[in-house]
Formats: sequence, structure tokens, C-alpha cells
Amino acid sequence: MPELPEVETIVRAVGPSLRGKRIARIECRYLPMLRPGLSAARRALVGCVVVGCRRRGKFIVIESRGRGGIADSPYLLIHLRMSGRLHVAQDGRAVRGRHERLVLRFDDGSELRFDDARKFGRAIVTIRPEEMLETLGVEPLAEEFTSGRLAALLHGRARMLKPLLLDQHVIAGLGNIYTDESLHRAGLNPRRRSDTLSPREVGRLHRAIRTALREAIRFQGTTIDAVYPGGRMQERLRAYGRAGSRCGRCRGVIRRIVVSQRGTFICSRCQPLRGNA
DNA sequence: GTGTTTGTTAGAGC
DNA sequence: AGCTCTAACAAACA
Repeated sequence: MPELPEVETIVRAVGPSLRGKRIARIECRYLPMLRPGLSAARRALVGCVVVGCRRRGKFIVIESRGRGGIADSPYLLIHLRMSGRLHVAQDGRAVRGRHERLVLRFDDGSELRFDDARKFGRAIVTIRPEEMLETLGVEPLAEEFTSGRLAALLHGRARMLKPLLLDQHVIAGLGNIYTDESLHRAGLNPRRRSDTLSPREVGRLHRAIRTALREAIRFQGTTIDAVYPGGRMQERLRAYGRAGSRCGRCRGVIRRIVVSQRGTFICSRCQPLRGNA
């Protein structure tokens, strides 16, 4: 479950080593993951040079350029979903992952490898990335994501906070971990209706989302066993995955509940549904 | 076997 | 009509 901080970490790690490389070959071992198909992907991308690698929500956006100039810039969009992993192998012969699905080989012999145990991940080749990305909501770390902007998003609908924050069309990048972390830091109950928050509460939530995400990026994300190894944020999570342990703020106990079919971790003391200013 | 995860979609309900 | 919620689904693993 790589979320915004994990995807950002991957982009920062992989992006610089991708730029300037020419795609020489594409192999795909699980065809349903690749749209619109392997032969179309090869036609579009082979021979192109990678010119950019960035993140939008939980998407990794790889921009390339062919010989044809500005009109000829195909994109590869990658979504890791639950179990996707991405890394660059400098030597094409280095050990392969156990669930390797897609490999871009570059003309210098290095490879970009997409490994995905559960096959939910997707790779999309397109010359119009906006079509995939324009339905995404605001970037929570962008300047435009102000407290006022969040207030409008919350007050404009009457939904429970948790499913609202998880909705990629509203805010792009939060998943189960950082939604729970943000709500805990803000002292808000995940079942709280979005249009009942006071301006102070909106401000707390705004700050909580941004600090939780920034801290997670600083610690290179949360290690999720074999799915996403390497980050150190799991040591700093305050609610997610901590059922039974004490809340670091109020000495309450973190409990696991289910909200909109998702496992949800809250402190029932400092995240009450009512009576919280 | 059971539970867990993401995002999309279909259908129900208000 | 439009919004919201729920269930189902894809698939693997501990």
C-alpha cells in the first residue's frame, strides 16, 4: 500500500537515474496490467528518452521524448496499488524480483523493474496523461492546498471524514495509513461528518495532513514488509497498526475499528465522535 | 480458511 | 437529479 510518501520516496530515488536514458526494450509478463497493450507500448516508447519522472497523487508519471519533438512525448503512468514495487537495476543481470511483471530495458543495460505480487498495479502508456490525472483531487502538499481550500472540500459535502480523505478525487495521495495518522493528529473521529467541522477543526486537520505527510517523506515512508521495505516512518506512527498500545497524547488506548470497510485505528479518548472542540 | 489492502463500478437509498 | 453508501471485484499471502 504505497501512499503519497512512499511514492514520493520512490520517485526521488528512481527519477534521477532514469532521466536521459533511452528505452531499448519492453517486456511484460502479466499483460492485463499494461494498457493499452504490449505492442502499443513498444511502438510508443521504444527509442524514446526519459525526460522526467514525477508524482501526482499515488501515480508515478514518467515522461519521455521521441525523435519527433514536442508532439512526440509519450508518458508511462504507473500505479503501484497494493503491492507494487519499482526499482532500477544498474546491471540487467542483477537478481530479479519474485513477481516481476514489467521491465523497461535501457540502451545502457540498466532496467526499470515493476514487481507486483498481487497484480493490482497498473502501467498506462498515453500521450494524454491529463485524461488519467485530471480526475484526481488537490495535491495535499501543494501551495494551493490551503486551510480554506480544505474547508470548501469538507463543507461542500456531507460525508464521513475517513472515506472523504481516502477519496482520490477529493485529495490525491492519502491511503489508509496517513488518513488514520492525520485524523489522530487532528483529534478528529473518522466517522465525523465533513460539514460539521468548525474552522478550528479544519485548521487542525489541514495542519495534521501536511505534517504527517511531510514527516513520512522525511523518514522515507513506512516500511510495509516485503511490499515497501526501507522507510522508517513505522516507528513514528501514532495510531495506524498500534491497536492495544497507549495513545502518545492522552494515555488512552488505541483501538481498531472498521469504518467504510477499512481497518481504522483511533484513540477513542482524544478522537471522540462528539464533544470535541 | 480468514482477513487485509486500492480503486473502480454497479446498484440501492434518500 | 444528485449525492452518498455498500458490496463486489481483481489476487496473493501470512
